[in-house]
This record gives sequence, C-alpha cells and structure tokens, in this order.
Amino acid sequence: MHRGTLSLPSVGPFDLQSTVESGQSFRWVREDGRTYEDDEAYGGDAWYATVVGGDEGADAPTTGVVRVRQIDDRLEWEASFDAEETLRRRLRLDDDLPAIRAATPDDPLLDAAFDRYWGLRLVRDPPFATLIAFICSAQMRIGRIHEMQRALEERFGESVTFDGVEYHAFPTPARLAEATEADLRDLGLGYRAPYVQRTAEMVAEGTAHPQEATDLAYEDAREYLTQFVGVGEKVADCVLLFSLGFVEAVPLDTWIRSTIEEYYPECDRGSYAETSRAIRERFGGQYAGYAQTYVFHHLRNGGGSAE
DNA sequence: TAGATACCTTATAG
DNA sequence: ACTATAAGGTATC
Repeated sequence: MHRGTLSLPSVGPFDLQSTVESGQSFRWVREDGRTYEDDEAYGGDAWYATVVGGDEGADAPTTGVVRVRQIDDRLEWEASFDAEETLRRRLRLDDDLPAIRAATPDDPLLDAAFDRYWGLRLVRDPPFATLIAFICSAQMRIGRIHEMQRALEERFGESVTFDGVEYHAFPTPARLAEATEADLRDLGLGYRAPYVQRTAEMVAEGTAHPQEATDLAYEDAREYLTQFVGVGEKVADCVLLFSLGFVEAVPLDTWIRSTIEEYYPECDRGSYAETSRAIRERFGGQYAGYAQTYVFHHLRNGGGSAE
C-alpha cells in the first residue's frame, strides 16, 4: 500500500467531485457506491477509485489501483504503486487554471460557470477506454454511460485485487474485439454494440489507434478519429479533449448546440466544422475546451437563463 | 455536400 | 397502464 497527500495550494484550485463527476470521465468510481445522478447526497469527501493499466500501455508503466479523495485543500491518495505522477497527469494538476481562465473571454455565462465550479479540471484519460466510452455515449444519459463502462469492465476486464477489494481494469482492445455483438447487446449497449466491437477490432489488429492522433494538427486529428466505427465529429472531439490533450477541442453536443442557439447564435454556421471554429474562437481559442466543459457542467445542473 | 431517417435501451412525463 | 419523448450521435441513403 502506497499513500500520499498533495496539498492543493501547490497545484492551484482543484475540485475533485466536479472533475470526475462532470461527465467528461467514466474511469472513476465512487467507493460509497452512490450513483452519479445522486449528487444531492454527496458528502464532499468521498473516495474515488480507478484501475490504471489494462489498455493504457506505455502511458501507465504500472498496472494497479488508485484511490483518491479530497478533504478541503488536501488530496489524499492510496494506491498499489506510487501514484503521484499518475494523478498529476490524469487529473491535469499541472494546468495553470487561473491563466486558462484569464485567457478565456469574460461574459455572463462563462463567468457564472467558472465561478460556480472553480477548480474543475479537464482529465487526461486513457485513449482506448475514452474512445469506447464516448462511442457508448450516443443518445445516452451520463449515468447510463457509467453503467455501460462498469458492465464492460466486469464482463471483459482484468480482475485486480487491492486492499481486499476486487476491481476491474478496462478491457483490452483484443478482449473487446473477441466479444460478439450479441455479448455487447446483452450488456445494454443497444445499437452501439457493433460499433464497439468493430472499433476494438480495428485497434487490436493495428488498423489504427487513437493515440496516433496525438501527433496531428487538431482538425486532422479529429478527422483521423472518425475512421473508427461509431465515431463522428462529436465523439472524436470528446476523445481529443478528454484523453489526447487537445484542450482547444469543443465537442458540439446537444447542450453546447442549445447554448450556441441561446447565447452565441452568430456562431451557428451550419456545418460542424465551421460552427466548431466559430465557438472555439468565441471561447478564446487555445483553451476553448475548458470553457466548454465548465459550461456543459453548469447548464446540465440547472445554470443558465432558466435560473 | 446538405438533409432526412433509422437505430437499442432506459427513464421520465403526460 | 400505456404512449410519447429524449438521452453528451452516427451511419446510411
């Protein structure tokens, strides 16, 4: 058992709950077993766990389990290995949040979102698991996307025991590629089942790998990812933003589209590509994905003109 | 290239 | 109880 504490003034503002429960990551499981839709019962100091390794390859030299919780300005962790660097990377603790906000234009909506969830950070999740999770996300609620990922892990993921508790890594591409469409439909994936199987097969066979997009220019990277089955421009943007470090990416989902309609109508240019360019510019360019994630979380929790 | 439609499953509103 | 609708869209025509 390895343990450690990160003092938050050293990494700047941070809000663990907002970061891992804002619908950007599906890799963290709350240890108290409460669902992600049960926010009102949240106590503020819950442990969250994730299994590192599995499909992560070189990104995570150590396979193991990490638990983390936030108590005031301390981030406590327990893990089966020395997890400090993993946490810094996965939770983007080195991002300069004040500088990012300073680079984002002021307007009433962005100010409200940043004020309300100040400390929310983007995540840097493993590419394959993120690709699969967002293929699953089509026409799904956040809670059910979580359920699907847990089902995939339990059915196809490697079992890991830590501190007397059994955890499951996310399945490897090879293991998911072996699954049949019927297997995946049984887990409740619906029409996404063949998308997941075929995409896993592409990665397992070496046809393509989401990691390959990292070296490309942003729009080329988005185009690259759409070769995977079940991956359109929106899902590609999610993978770029939440896994591959393209902090300028702004996934145009239903929430952001309605936001554009209501608050930034001049940014609606018809096509995804052009609207994407316009809203990215409106959100300040290089860190536009940060603004998107704050706004998404804010509006999904009742923020905006309705309040 | 832009627009319309089907698609699995679940939860919620009426 | 039962039907309609929507949920972080994509593939196909």
